Amino acid sequence: MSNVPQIAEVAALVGDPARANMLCALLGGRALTATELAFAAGVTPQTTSGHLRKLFAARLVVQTKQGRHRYYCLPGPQVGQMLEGIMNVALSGPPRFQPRSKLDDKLRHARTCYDHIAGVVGVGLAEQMSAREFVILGDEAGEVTPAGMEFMSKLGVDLSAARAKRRVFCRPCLDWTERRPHIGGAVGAALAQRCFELKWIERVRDSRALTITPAGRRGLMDSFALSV
Amino acid sequence: MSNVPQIAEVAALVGDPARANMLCALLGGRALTATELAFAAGVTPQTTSGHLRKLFAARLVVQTKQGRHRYYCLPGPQVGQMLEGIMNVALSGPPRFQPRSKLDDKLRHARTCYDHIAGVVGVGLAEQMSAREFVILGDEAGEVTPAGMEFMSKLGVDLSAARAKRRVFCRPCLDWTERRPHIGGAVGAALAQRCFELKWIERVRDSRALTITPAGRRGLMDSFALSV
DNA sequence: GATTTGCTTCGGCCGCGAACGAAGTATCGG
DNA sequence: CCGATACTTCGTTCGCGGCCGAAGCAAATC
Repeated sequence: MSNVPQIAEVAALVGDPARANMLCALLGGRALTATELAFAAGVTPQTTSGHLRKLFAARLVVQTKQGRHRYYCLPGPQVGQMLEGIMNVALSGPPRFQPRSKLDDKLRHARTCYDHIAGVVGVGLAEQMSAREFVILGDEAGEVTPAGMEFMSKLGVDLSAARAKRRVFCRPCLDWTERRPHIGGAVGAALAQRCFELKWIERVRDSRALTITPAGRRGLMDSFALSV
Repeated sequence: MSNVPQIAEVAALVGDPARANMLCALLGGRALTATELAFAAGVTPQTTSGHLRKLFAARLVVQTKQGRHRYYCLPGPQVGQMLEGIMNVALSGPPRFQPRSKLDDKLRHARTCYDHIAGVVGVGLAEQMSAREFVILGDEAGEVTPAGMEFMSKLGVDLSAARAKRRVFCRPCLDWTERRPHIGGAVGAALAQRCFELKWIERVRDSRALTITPAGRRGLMDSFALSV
């Protein structure tokens, strides 16, 4: 029957810790240089180069040359979703002790997950919106209610683009720190984009972490009844 | 930050061709014995045993003893979804030539995909239901319209159980032979179950393939305007 | 043109893990 | 009991692939 070889090939690519680290680093949503990825993976540049060649050949990453830098990023949402799927399985086991560091705390609090908001804040957002029945989050899929559509359009979230791309929906994306879903998919992306526009959140340099601005603190409280 | 090791571990498990074959065989939805899986993977029983031990340890399969047989099956929908995610990526590359065999033809036509219907028939079903706006299938999520709910309840599809399990929704599941989505998730499962009850479809022994009964042919035509 | 930086290719080392043969433990049938 | 079947564990072989050092390009900087 088999495209099984191809499946195994892709999985094997993700199955190497160094490559898995690189892909997870790219899950942050920003393009990274080969050297940055080498650092993320904890291996030398020449090893990284080999890995990137393979990932590129399998279309798990795309590259853009810019001067003497070569930027890599994920080709689209598919790879991110695949990684999520693997994460779900990987984390459904017995909860392990996770040594907490200061860097981790920031990431745990708020970060980007490909193109939407994750972490404590992301999960809180999702829960508030669930509680007010703006969205309904199931195990496998999510839905935005009419009230939710109205709420978000009032907030200035642009869902028309999402709708046009037939990527309308609201995917529950299991948060690997909180073990509860946050809002992904097109809705999550649009929501995050609006938060950036409103300067409620800002990216932390060289990290997937997000900082909540004072304005964001107020806005999240006013609009989502969420204290951060 | 890292649960990356765990991700890599799971991916590496899937990354071995033998194990990937076993998991894909289990995607058929039926419990298989170790020997059957050995045959599916094309390796000896003792090799299979080792693989299964690893898969079991990582909770990618569950086992039930029954006499001198040991049956294995997937623990839940998560693993299946993970495999789908990997498939999506694996098949999004350049379409390869796939040598067609007679066995393949049957599989291509109709088969089980974990717990719902895939293949030409599955995709056809999805398209008819989309065309009549009983379901809306996006790239990442799907939705059942009120008209769709009514249609299915008239058909005797039990969606209450699905709703109770908070697995309400209708996931588009990219069909790897047709390259177009069929209906997965709880709705797909319920639909498939009803088709079994009505004896529209039957499992082919020792295969994931499904045969359409004469009654099924009529039923699919009458209810879905689908000729098979 | 010379130097530094970013990234690549080449070559060789080394270890992990997949595979099988052989032998060992359960369960069924007579 | 004995043999057959289903599956396991043990021990060994062996090949693939990750890793780094050294060297090679290419682009930016001096």
